[in-house]
Amino acid sequence: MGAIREQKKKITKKAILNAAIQLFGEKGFENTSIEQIAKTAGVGKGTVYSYFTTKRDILYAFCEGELEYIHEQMASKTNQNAPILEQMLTIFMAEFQYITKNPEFGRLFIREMAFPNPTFLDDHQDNDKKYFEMIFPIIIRAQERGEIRSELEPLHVCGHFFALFLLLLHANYTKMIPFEEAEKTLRTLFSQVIDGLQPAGSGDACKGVTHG
Amino acid sequence: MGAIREQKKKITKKAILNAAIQLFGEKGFENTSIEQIAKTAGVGKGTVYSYFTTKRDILYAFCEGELEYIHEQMASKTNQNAPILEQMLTIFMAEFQYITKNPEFGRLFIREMAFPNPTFLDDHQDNDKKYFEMIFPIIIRAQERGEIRSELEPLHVCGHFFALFLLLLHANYTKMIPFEEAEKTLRTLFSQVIDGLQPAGSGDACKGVTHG
DNA sequence: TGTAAAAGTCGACTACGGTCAACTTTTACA
DNA sequence: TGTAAAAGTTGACCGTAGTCGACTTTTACA
Repeated sequence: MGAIREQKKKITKKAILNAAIQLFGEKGFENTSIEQIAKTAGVGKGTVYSYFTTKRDILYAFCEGELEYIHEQMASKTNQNAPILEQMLTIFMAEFQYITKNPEFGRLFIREMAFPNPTFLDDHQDNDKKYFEMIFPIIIRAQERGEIRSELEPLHVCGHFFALFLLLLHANYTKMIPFEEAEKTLRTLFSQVIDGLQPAGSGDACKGVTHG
Repeated sequence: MGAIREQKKKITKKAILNAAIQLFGEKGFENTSIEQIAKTAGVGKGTVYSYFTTKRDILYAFCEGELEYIHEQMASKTNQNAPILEQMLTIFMAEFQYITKNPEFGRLFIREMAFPNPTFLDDHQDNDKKYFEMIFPIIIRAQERGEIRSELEPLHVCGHFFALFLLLLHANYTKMIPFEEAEKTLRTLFSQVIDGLQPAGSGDACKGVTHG
């Protein structure tokens, strides 16, 4: 029933991925050739292309797997009744740490994730769906607790946080803010936006408290 | 005094840029080779590389020039006393229209602009500076008029708008929202964030008005 | 104006990403 | 078990981005 084939394919794919990760780590993405990956994995160049459509796809496959793992970790560890600010900070800072751990990887990955090539749109739709499944419950619970106005679209609320996450990465890659200030900055921006989303009369803004 | 040389260089650079724009427009960025650009411009391949460091750099040089022009247009046309919401919408929607006019160009450009390659960081610092010079006065005037709390860092306020602009492009490139709804969506998100930034007691949030 | 050096031009060359038709292995089934 | 077809593998091959050293033009200055 094709069991041998399945087994072999898994092993080969893993071997290629491992070889790629190792070489990318050693020499960087741009300085690693497909032929080197193939040789290291003990297969022919053509075989690499029967498992991955492009060189970037190899990188992307790895990153996606890792991110999914991180998301699961976060989702299970986060205190579901903590303020939305803390929950969002935990999730997005974990993702930020992961992406910037290897700046070169991270840049390519976030470029592809934020502004994808139409060819890979389908992959992203899957990815985005998992993303929403993690974020939406947090927003809905915050709405139930009265932290966020309940008539707001969860999609829009989610958008605000994701937007600031993109901004943080932009600020990081343009060296506009030093790495160490990332969390502090994100906290400030998240607080400010939550002020605009909370119910009438309950916000810092309405008490005239500063955020800077 | 090297006048002939200067003149020739300008002409050659312009010729290469024109050839590139023409070919990119006709056949797309990926399907245009440097050799074709060189031939069309009437120079050798090596000459192209003495004016531009990479193929993408040619595209980028063009986009930057265009954007600068658009920014100037916007800055001069905008009503300086309109609500900050309207001024920001005008500027960012103009930029959005320009970037998405040619989706392929736009994707490469925004990728490079948002998450730049460290090699080109210097170019971006220039670009960002011009950007701030356009946005900051609008924010400061809004603070003076009492639309935005005056103790907030203009840089942070600017960040909120730019973040939502990046989000809009993301939503557009992932086909999350149809092109026609771009402006409506950006208006909603901008309004929501301004609520969180305005002085105590003056905001929609404090009056319990919806935004969705 | 003659000339040496600096600036600019050039296309053959290198290395790489991605393709493809020939070849090998595995499967399904008589 | 024998065999034909399906699935998987391979490296020679193609086109192109980017390099480099030989060549041409311009400049500075005697």
